[in-house]
Amino acid sequence: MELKSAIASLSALAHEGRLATFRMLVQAGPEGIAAGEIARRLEAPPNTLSANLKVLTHAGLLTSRREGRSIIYSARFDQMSQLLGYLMEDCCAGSPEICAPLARVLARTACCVPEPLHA
Amino acid sequence: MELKSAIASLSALAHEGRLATFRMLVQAGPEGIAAGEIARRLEAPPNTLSANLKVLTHAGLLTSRREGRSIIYSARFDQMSQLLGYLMEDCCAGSPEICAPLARVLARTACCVPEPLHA
DNA sequence: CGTATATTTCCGCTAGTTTGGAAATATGGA
DNA sequence: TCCATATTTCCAAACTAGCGGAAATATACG
Repeated sequence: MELKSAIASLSALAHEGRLATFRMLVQAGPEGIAAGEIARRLEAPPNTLSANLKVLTHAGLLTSRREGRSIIYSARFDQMSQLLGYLMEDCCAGSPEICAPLARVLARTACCVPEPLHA
Repeated sequence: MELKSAIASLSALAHEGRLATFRMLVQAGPEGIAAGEIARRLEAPPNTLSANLKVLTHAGLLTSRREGRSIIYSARFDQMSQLLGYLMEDCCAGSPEICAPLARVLARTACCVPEPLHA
């Protein structure tokens, strides 16, 4: 990931409605949620939500597929990983103990630490 | 971390000069870098940089201390951890394999995974 | 006290973003 | 074909952020 791409992702997320949308989709996993259902849950007007989904998609954070009359959106975890990696690249100037709180927080998002991947 | 706080951090980072500044400080570690030195490295005018440092600090991402005539800025890793945790909270709907790329990327930021903490 | 260095504040201008109503487009089913 | 549902596009007004020159503040040192 490079600067411009990271800026695009961060700008897209730096917005109340869009951040709520993205987190909802992160929690929904790869199955995703239909645009209309997202609008209903967030109580957002359809046009506003549509604009927000467009911004997030354009930033590479979401992907979508049509399913009947609905369009299903889901989070792109690969892109998200790139972004987090970019932010913390070469962190701490070789002082791992500084990162301890970070490691602890990430460990709480249970599925995102190397250990469970032994399978 | 809650929504408003996350928005503040993301907005602060969603800016070319500020993101470059923040990453420089992440890589510098807790020792930090003086404002003037940052301006010199980024070739940014002092007033512009000062405004950017103010935004990042107000968002809770930086802290500063005076040292003689200089003001030394450094990244707040605790706040950063909170932000990353907030973004990935309850992710993947119980499908750890989706997070595999994420774990791989984070593992590359060597100091930020639980394993090296065994010490 | 006076001068040099380091950083921040002030100010107005420009450019880009957010918003929602209404209309347009796309799909499914009778 | 015609209608209902689902989503997106268009548009203009209000808002917000970014920018840099110049002046102000703070510290250091002789």
